[in-house]
Amino acid sequence: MKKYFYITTTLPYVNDKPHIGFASEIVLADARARFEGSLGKEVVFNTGTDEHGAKIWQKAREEARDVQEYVDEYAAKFDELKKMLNLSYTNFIRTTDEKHLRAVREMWKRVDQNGYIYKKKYKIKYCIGCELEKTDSELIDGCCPLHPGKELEIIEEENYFFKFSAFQEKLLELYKDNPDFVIPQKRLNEISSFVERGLEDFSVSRLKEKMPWGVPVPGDDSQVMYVWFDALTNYISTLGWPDDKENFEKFWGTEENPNAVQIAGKDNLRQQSAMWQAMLIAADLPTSKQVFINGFIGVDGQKMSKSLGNVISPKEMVAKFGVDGTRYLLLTKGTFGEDSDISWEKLTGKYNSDLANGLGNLVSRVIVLSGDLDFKTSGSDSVFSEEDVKMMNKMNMDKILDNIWNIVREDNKYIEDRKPWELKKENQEEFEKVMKKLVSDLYHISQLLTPFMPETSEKIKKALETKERVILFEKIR
RNA sequence: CGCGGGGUAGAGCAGUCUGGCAGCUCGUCUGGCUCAUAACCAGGAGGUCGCGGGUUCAAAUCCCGCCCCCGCAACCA
Repeated sequence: MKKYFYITTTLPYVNDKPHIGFASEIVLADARARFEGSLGKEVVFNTGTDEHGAKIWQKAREEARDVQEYVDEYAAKFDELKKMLNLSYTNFIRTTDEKHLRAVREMWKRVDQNGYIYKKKYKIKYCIGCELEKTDSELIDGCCPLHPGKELEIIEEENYFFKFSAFQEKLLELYKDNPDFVIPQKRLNEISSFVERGLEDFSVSRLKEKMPWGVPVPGDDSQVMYVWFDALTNYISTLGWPDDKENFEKFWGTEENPNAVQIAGKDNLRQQSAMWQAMLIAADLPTSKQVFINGFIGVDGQKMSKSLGNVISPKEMVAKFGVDGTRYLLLTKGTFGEDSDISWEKLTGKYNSDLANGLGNLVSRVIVLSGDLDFKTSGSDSVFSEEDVKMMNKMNMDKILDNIWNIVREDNKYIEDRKPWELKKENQEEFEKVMKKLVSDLYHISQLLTPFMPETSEKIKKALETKERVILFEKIR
């Protein structure tokens, strides 16, 4: 029976250039998608862009540009990542796509019909200095940190709310019945105790006159949907829901067999593993199967931020380390789910020792040594072990890669022990035996690398065929 | 306050569930090798496993107490 695999990243908000954290998220998703594909599954790998909201609208206005044109430009920038990082995503959904808008309206209607949407007046704190709404968490001593002297204005507004509070029990049940629902475990604990403490309904619309750049609320022209209803629904609108039921069930799954795997940064824990799941339940749809929560990337022990000037962008990384170098570094930056700390120095060190001196040098010496010997290399179908599959199911790709590098180390040692350059002169038969093992190891490595470093994998295979010397990774000085 | 996660060599981490020589990668020092990208291999130095107590023939691991760091209501990858 054909198996189907679905994975989706979060949708980045298009008000800035692609961020290294998102690059990490999408490369992990890509490796996972390619891995599952190699197991013979049909894969939908979804990503895209979140394009509605006040910030974008304001920015476009400031630059006196048409909003759609403005978001088109940014969406293209994110789509460029595909080439830049050699991504294999099958779907790129934009929240301004017609099929998405249709799905969002349907989602709203269903949740509304089930009685989980209601209208409520509430008070917003508004800072006159910033001309922006402020949430309590943004305030210091009850004041806007940027305008500490000014009183906040309290504005009353009527908006639609989602009855999040009605889903406490069901969410807790979901977490309890599926101990792997959120990976890593500690994030499941965190979200569980968050839900246990009680949930507050959240607002899902804004007044259109204040924020026109969004999806109109069905049946109420004065209101526009707020980010959650709109953006989160992309995970299913991308599959053609609600029109294409077959495709939806194949990939998103059913209530008995949920099939959707999501990956997100830790800042998105609540949105993905609680709010979105509650929305799905509210619309009588199956929940996700699993949500992977990635840690943050810091630079030299500090938060990456523009004001500190320590931002490392995916583009810069690719310029320095190449596509596969960047993929490797992002995939091995640390244990999945933990925060990690990078710096140009550390990245360069790892690149040089693992890629240039490690794998690259090994390929180079084996190719040269094997000279005109001709071995047939052929691969078995299942290159990955049970253990690998287990680790992949927890997104512990750094461990799988570490195991591959153990082969690299062993082979370097093996060459040292057997001294094939001497055998070549003294014992042709033994020489061929030694080289055969090395060549077949390299071929095996190239197969193992396919999901993680597709280009390198190909280059190794080609070098084994043509016997042409390759510098896979130029050493960086 | 409380809940959750963490503290192991200069750096980054594994090991803790199930007690049994404290391990891996990077860096560093010494030696070897010359096929290779000044790459590779071997050996060494470097640890009161956060602190204090307890159980045990034996504790990084189990028990008790304490200290420190991180996260915990919504733009956030």
